[in-house]
Amino acid sequence: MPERALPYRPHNHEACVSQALTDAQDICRQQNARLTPIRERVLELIWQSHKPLGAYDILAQLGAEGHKAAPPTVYRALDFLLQYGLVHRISSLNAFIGCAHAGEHHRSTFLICRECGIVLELAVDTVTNAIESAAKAEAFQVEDITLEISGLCPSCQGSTSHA
Amino acid sequence: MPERALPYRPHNHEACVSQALTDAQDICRQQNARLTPIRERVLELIWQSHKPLGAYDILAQLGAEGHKAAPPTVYRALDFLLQYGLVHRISSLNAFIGCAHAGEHHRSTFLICRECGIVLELAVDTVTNAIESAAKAEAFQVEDITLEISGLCPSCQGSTSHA
DNA sequence: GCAAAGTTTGCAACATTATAACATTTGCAG
DNA sequence: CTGCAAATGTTATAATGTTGCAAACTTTGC
Ligand SMILES: [Zn+2]
Ligand SMILES: [Zn+2]
Ligand SMILES: [Zn+2]
Ligand SMILES: [Zn+2]
Repeated sequence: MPERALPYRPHNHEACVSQALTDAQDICRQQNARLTPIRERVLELIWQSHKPLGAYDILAQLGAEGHKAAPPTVYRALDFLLQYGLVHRISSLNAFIGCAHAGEHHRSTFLICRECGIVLELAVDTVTNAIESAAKAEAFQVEDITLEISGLCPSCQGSTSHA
Repeated sequence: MPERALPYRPHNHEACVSQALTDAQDICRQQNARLTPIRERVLELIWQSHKPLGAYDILAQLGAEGHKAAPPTVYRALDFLLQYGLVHRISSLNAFIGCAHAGEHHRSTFLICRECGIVLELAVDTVTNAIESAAKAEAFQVEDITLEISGLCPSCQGSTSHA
């Protein structure tokens, strides 16, 4: 599989988007799920940057491009995309971001820069294993892990707003 | 320090509450912070169980006991309690829970039972270290960690609603 | 004690995020 | 074509969280 570019520095982001869209099409075809125009457009809007997008931001952008939609339209598209692992919800921000490992079974860690807003999704086994074993030690049966780390990305360190 | 009882099984919960309140008083005295009646009452309400409580639940309970408060009253009390590490916010539930390690510098892991709602707060170094080193590998400067694990607690496993 | 200053609370309005309920349309199988 | 299920449209509403300003209370300096 191709190495993914780090989101912090300039990169061919068109490639990120088109890769995400073709992956989504493949995944949906394999699962007999319908990636309808709205769903695909919402996914594309989410992928327009590596920053999480709120449901109402999506709504506004759909509106700006003529498709006047109501909240349920967006939330239903998001539910679909979440269900098929094409996007993730960032609980600490009430926002959504494209999954960088769609199709792969994984547990995600999100590194969220509080300065520039960019989110990097990792799937690190050492972290997952430590969590699973801590849960196991308490006889707790893990179903879902929310791991969101807030701080400063490499690009934003040192440039702490004394411009 | 006294061992804390596990919240899943019956225990002297009065002791949990009174310990939390006296800890809070000590911490606030040491930091010259004012644990006003409202703030203390909100803390006590949050500690009434080991299940996270929503801001509007707190609001309703205050209302039920005669103190008709508006949302800012509750949110300000919560901000105060968060600031002094007396409660934690559970992002995945939009709710708040008493800190089981108040006064100790720690990073928390929350085990959240989807069946009974009880939350166990852990402070496990192996988890924290794995997270910190994963972040370090990406040159990311960690400020805050949100780690919320949803699943089934020991008491709720096996009793999966085929009653 | 007393006034000034700072902190906390009350209060009204509002902003943001998410869902419920029901009608309509679309895609597809028989 | 017909009928069903899935998807979308539409309206209203619920749930969560914030802003701004005024009043009350506490502390501090004198
Ligand atoms: Zn990109
Ligand atoms: Zn950044
Ligand atoms: Zn208890
Ligand atoms: Zn349980």
